Amino acid sequence: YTPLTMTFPRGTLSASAADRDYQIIYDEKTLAAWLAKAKKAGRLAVDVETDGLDALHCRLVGISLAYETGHACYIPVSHQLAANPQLPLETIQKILGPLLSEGIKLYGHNLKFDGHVLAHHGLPLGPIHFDSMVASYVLNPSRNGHGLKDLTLEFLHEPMTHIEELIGKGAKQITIDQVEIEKVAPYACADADMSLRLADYFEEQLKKQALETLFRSMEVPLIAILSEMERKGIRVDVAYLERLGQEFQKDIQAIEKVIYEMAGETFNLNSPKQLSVILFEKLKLPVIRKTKTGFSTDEEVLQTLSSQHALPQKLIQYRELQKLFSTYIVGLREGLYAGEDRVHTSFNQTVAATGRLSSSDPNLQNIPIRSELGKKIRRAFIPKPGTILLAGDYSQIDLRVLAHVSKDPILCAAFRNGEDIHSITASEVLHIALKDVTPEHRRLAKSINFGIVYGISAYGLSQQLQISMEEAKGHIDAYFLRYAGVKAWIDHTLETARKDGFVRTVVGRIRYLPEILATNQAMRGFAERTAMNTPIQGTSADIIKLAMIHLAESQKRGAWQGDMLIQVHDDLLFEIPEKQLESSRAIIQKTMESSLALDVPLVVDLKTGMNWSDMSKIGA
DNA sequence: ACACGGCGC
DNA sequence: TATCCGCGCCGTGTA
Repeated sequence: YTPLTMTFPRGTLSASAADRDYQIIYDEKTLAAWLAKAKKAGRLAVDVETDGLDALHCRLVGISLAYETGHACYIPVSHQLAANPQLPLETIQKILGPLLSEGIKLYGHNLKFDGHVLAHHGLPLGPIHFDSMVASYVLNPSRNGHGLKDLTLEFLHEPMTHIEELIGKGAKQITIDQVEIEKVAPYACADADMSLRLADYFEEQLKKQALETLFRSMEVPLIAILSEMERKGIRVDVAYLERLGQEFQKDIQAIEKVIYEMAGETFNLNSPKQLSVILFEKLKLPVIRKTKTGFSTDEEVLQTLSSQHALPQKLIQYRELQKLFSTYIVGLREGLYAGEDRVHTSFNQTVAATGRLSSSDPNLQNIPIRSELGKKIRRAFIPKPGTILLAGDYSQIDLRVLAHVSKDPILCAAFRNGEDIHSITASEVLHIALKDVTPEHRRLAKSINFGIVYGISAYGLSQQLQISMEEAKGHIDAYFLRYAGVKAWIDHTLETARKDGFVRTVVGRIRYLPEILATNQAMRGFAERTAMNTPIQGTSADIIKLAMIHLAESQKRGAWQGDMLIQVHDDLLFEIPEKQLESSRAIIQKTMESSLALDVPLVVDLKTGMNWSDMSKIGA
């Protein structure tokens, strides 16, 4: 197969400094004349310079634009060191605003960021035509990072100035508004210029790899949707979170005291190294497992040790409280801007190699749900007055996708008949009647089903179920005997992965697997599991992304009221005006269930509640 | 920067 | 023979 390499002939598109027509714009007339040329070209790449990386709160320092290779301009907005007066924002809004909001094909790199900043400064972006960061991700979702500088060097062979060269780094770092306009302008112009050049290159590559449709009809429309969700944020009960924090702190201190008494000394409870000394040297407890650097003290180990001493159990309790407090209570509080009661996450579209989204700063995709203490955290997320939270989650989406791609008769029949899939699997694999399946049987079957989705190995299943490798192997063999269609699909998928060097999801999303032919068994095994998992997890990601796009369209048409707030892989959370809940929920459910037609039905369960934890099922 | 441990799907 | 069943983010300690 042909991986994405530097096939770009050196020099063909690369422009020397002399080829660059970069200008700084200080007056209305020059701006209008420059934009007239852009309008004629029919396209415009946009990049903003800001005084920070928090897109929702930073200030706009300057705007760079490009309409053609080598032709770019920089509009300083709020530089502190300006010899000439800078154009007032109102003038820029008047002259550039209409072009950005509707008049031209928009290009850029990570436009979700630029869009936030520009919207915050009265310059909302219209429909996006091309985002070179997202294009890079669609072309190769596995690469680590899709930064403009790296991509430009790799694909256009142009080294670029890094921001550190202008603002420094570490404690001495300044903000870009403190740098001379003459120094910033060429840097900023190059950003817009290179984004445009990358777009031309990536456009061609997208067509060659049959990824154009995925890019155009899924990933590009998603940018504005994610942007809206980030901007909306989700409401948090600040006073409740504060009380909870005090309660947790009190409990943490109490447990600390008990542990120190048990240990006979104080030590840093958060240090696995210091803890090891206490557990394995002072208390002479047995070492259960080693890590690369020492002795393992993870929960499983502590659970094992708890039969011999009371300290490990206390430490498990401590860890849970400490984790919840520092990650979620402190973390969420930091995410709240002064005077605001909504937290705004960042949904990253170009991180997960499978096509999933990720969330950060703060991560709202890993808010606790299982433990009782965790639920207390989740209760802090509430709807704004007059609205109610609505959650729609896809039931068994990964296994339904597996049924679709494998066409396995038993799997397909189970979903078409609305059966409990884990019970069916237990019945099939353990050769028992459905009515005789116990919760224990079902638990085992559930692990096998998860194992299949993750790219099963006897070792992995044996670890998960705490059984021998032989037993695990037996279960897997039994599974494949009954689910022959799944076995055939896995064999076929591995075969094409070896032949092509990549796998694709149902809608054609690609993931390269260079290690699929590795001689190193561990590496090859990893690639093989990825080859099995990615078409499944990736298709599930495609399904919910499509649903989000369809939902945004129907929302715009007025088919339902409220806002989509958060996506958690197979789950969408909405805030719906109470009076419109009845009229909105059915359309949301139907839209989610019909986002992609599979050979088995997609089922979405709806829940509502006045916080994100206490939610009850609604509908039939 | 990395390892560990732990939260989610 | 030993082994990371998939994908993430983040706090903490340690080097």
